[in-house]
Amino acid sequence: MPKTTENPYVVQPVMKALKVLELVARHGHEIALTAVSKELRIPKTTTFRYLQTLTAAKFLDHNRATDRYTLGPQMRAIARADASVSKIRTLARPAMTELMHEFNETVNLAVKGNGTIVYIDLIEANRSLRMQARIGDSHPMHSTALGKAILAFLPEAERQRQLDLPLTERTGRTLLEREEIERQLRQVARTGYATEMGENEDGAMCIGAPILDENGYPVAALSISAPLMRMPHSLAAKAGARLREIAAGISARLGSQPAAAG
Amino acid sequence: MPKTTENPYVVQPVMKALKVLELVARHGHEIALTAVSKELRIPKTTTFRYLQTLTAAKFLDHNRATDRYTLGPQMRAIARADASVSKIRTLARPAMTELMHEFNETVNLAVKGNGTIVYIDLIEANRSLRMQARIGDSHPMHSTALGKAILAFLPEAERQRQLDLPLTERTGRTLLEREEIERQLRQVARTGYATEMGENEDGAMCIGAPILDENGYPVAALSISAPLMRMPHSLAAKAGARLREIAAGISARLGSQPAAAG
DNA sequence: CATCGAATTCCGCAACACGAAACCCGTGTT
DNA sequence: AACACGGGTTTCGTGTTGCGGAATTCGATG
Repeated sequence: MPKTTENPYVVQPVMKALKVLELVARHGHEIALTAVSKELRIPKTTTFRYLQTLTAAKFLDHNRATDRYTLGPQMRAIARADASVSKIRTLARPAMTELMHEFNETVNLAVKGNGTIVYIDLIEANRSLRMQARIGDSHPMHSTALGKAILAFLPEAERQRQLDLPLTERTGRTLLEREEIERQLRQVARTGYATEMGENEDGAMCIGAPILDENGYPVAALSISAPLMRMPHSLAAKAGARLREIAAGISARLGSQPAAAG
Repeated sequence: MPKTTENPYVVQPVMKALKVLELVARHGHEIALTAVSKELRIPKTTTFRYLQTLTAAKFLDHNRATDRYTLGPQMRAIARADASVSKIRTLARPAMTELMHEFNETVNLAVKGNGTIVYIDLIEANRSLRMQARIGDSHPMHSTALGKAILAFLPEAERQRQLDLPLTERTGRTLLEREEIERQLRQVARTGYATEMGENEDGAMCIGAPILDENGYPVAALSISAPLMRMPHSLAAKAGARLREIAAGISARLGSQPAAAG
């Protein structure tokens, strides 16, 4: 009876906690428990629990000195990540179209997820036999050119943590040897682009270059994917150089300083 | 056993829903129910409910065509609001210090809340008798110079909605007549600053000017408050002009076009 | 038409969120 | 100093309501 609003699937505690989150966020500055409770007409105890939970999840911050709550780091991180992704997508789109026309192969854009890369955009070549990924798909880092491009530019500690995770074998050619992977990554760091030959999908290959943010952190990568048979070494090298160039251009517009070579 | 982590006050549904929110947000693009469920190891039914709830609260968006979820408008709105507030605070701070020294009275910065103004910063004059508000305090719109400055520049529809609400009487001098208030607001719109004399706090007065965002919307206001006895008309006029000037400068840096006079 | 995977709905159970009230603590008051 | 007050924290018994397994529908795909 209290809220037979419509959707029988809404979970009340969650809904109310989101209202609390919203109120605190929109308040613009520190707000105290009682104020939230009064404003939202939610009993003090319950409000207290929500504030605790939201704080524990870092969505809110609790100023112990004043006993008041503010927007937390998690919210800001999410907001930044979101803004960053849309910015990357916007910046990359024209270059992707251009690349697709230049090589007449599918061009992909992916961001670094947690241990994976996630496709956030792609422009398909207009050919009958073409490489298919779908926006939103996740793929392992170590078996894709996109992932390898990102891995190669990750800070050492994070790269190691990444490679410590179990590496899934996607095809018979997927690299699984730590040594071999690290050798390749050093190579990628030197040349500025990564290649992958049938390691993620049989018969397919991919060439990728990293996109770095203002801190030089590889937030995303750009790639061209094609059937192995259509991409001879010479062409791959040319594509790699182009990708590196274009990705660097996007990085620059994200505020990244051009990395000093060697 | 599952999560006796520490805080006995965290409510599980909320915590888990926040994890869902975070996952979807960080994913960078549309993600489907099953993917979320698998990734977070939360049963499908439960995940479904959280996604529904988050969507109902506009924290997520549900693409009916693909049956996938993305970050929703609410999150973006909160993020924008937060960024805007911190930007305003940062931009205003130096000017506020300057103003405080110039008049040797307390300078206040407030944003428009829902039917109220909320102090987000203030610089106190170093005098024994000084006006006191506290960061985070809310005051009514109609009884403060800050509020009147904002009201005067609100779009007509919103201003009317605002004035339709019951108007609390803070002191014997608080304006309560709709006619009188609207007359004053027109005056404020002309002169570019608002005054309030003992209408909010006995013996205190305040002069405020609006800060407009890139759409010309009054998101905040800047004010000088002082004991009535220390602020004769002539000084008040001078302060008003300065406030208008400085607030306009901040507005400009927020991307606002200077409003065409009359 | 059959099949599969995904999303939605159903339903019975007990976990656990709820909120009143008690408690604690720091502030300001007499 | 004692006191009341307001705000935050803790306790605790109750019954709501969130849970998740299973059944069902939906929508692609072959």
